[in-house]
Amino acid sequence: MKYHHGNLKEELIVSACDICEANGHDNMSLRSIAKEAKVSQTAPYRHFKTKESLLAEVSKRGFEELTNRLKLAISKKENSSAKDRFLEMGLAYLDFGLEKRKTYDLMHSPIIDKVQFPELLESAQGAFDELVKILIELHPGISEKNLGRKCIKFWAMMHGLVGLLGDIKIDPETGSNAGDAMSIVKNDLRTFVEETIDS
Amino acid sequence: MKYHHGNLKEELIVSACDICEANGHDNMSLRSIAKEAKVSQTAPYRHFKTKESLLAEVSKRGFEELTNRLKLAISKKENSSAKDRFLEMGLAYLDFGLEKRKTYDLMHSPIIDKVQFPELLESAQGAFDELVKILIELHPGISEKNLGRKCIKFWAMMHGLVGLLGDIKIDPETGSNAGDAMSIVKNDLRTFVEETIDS
DNA sequence: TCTCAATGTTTGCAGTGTAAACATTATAAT
DNA sequence: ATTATAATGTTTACACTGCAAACATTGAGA
Repeated sequence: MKYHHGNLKEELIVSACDICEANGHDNMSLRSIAKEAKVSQTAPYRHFKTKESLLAEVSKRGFEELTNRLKLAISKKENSSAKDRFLEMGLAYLDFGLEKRKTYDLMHSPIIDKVQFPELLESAQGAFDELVKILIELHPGISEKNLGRKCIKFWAMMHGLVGLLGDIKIDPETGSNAGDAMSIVKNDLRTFVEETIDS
Repeated sequence: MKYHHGNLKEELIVSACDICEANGHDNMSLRSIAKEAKVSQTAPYRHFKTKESLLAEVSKRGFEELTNRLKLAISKKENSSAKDRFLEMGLAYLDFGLEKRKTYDLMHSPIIDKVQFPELLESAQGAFDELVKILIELHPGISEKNLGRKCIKFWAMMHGLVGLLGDIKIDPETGSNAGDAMSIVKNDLRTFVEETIDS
């Protein structure tokens, strides 16, 4: 066994990503991650000033994956109309949020002060930019104010849907559960996309 | 100093609510709350099985306050149109979420398994019911499916907006900050309300 | 080869949630 | 009134946490 690990930082990050998505970020301890990498419990401190900064890295990778998925969703249907690609992007956002819900939660958790991690802020911005780009394509020459309005509207809706659909019962009143809600949403997303574009 | 406190449970809850809104739920320790009540550090365990169950109570009170605010917003303008009251309710939701952001975060935090706390689930349902009621008033005889659709759409938008507006910079690209975003949203909320109703 | 920065380990501390055993008090049945 | 019992408090202890400090080992450049 060599004294130096060789690739510790990367391994810690990957472990952290796995544990985060498996158990949630608040059930993740630096010590357990260190143990998994077969390294002393304080070794991570050579690579991360605090636990928060490791979580910031996990969050950053989450935003990077989200960005990639959004890009992919848009480019995959290059021949389709801008509206269709916009719709596809919305679905990709929902899929990511629901598939990687625990990571998604970390990405929006207040425990990480994004201002303290400029790289994290940047990667979050990267995802947002995808939305901005397609909205501009859909509305050439749109004013900044109207662009901001549409961005907020769409982003908030996507974010809100992930939050709602993640809860077990969105509407116990009518007995419908999250699964039902999801199908409602997917069926209606096109309508909503159109509203976002047109209004 | 009497051995028995007399009103410990209630005092613990109130303290917890205060600390939660002041520091966030993850910066709250049972021990510090016990200390504030001048009671031994394990005394809270006579009233709450776990820390989570105390947080569940805090969350529950948050939903109760939200429900009250929604009710108030609707009833305050009894003479106005249903649409106006609906709009007022939306604004009340946003106000609550932004004013009591830390509590709002707890209410939607995955650390509390709502299924394990039926009373919490019920109080959350109470807030949701206010939305259902006014939507039914706006659309007499609406089908369950369409009702569910409108509920999801509106609730998600409100939830998403609170999330987005809570972040410091919603749109660094255009340089607009959360304050700007908030004014955009408030100005446009009527439009969105109308879309929710009409579509 | 020497130096030094990078990266690892050991030890230790203060803080956490909570279980277990015990002490005190309020309540209700005799 | 006495007494059993349940409710509510304290003490002590344990395993776990993030993290600081001192020390050990290694690899890279002067």
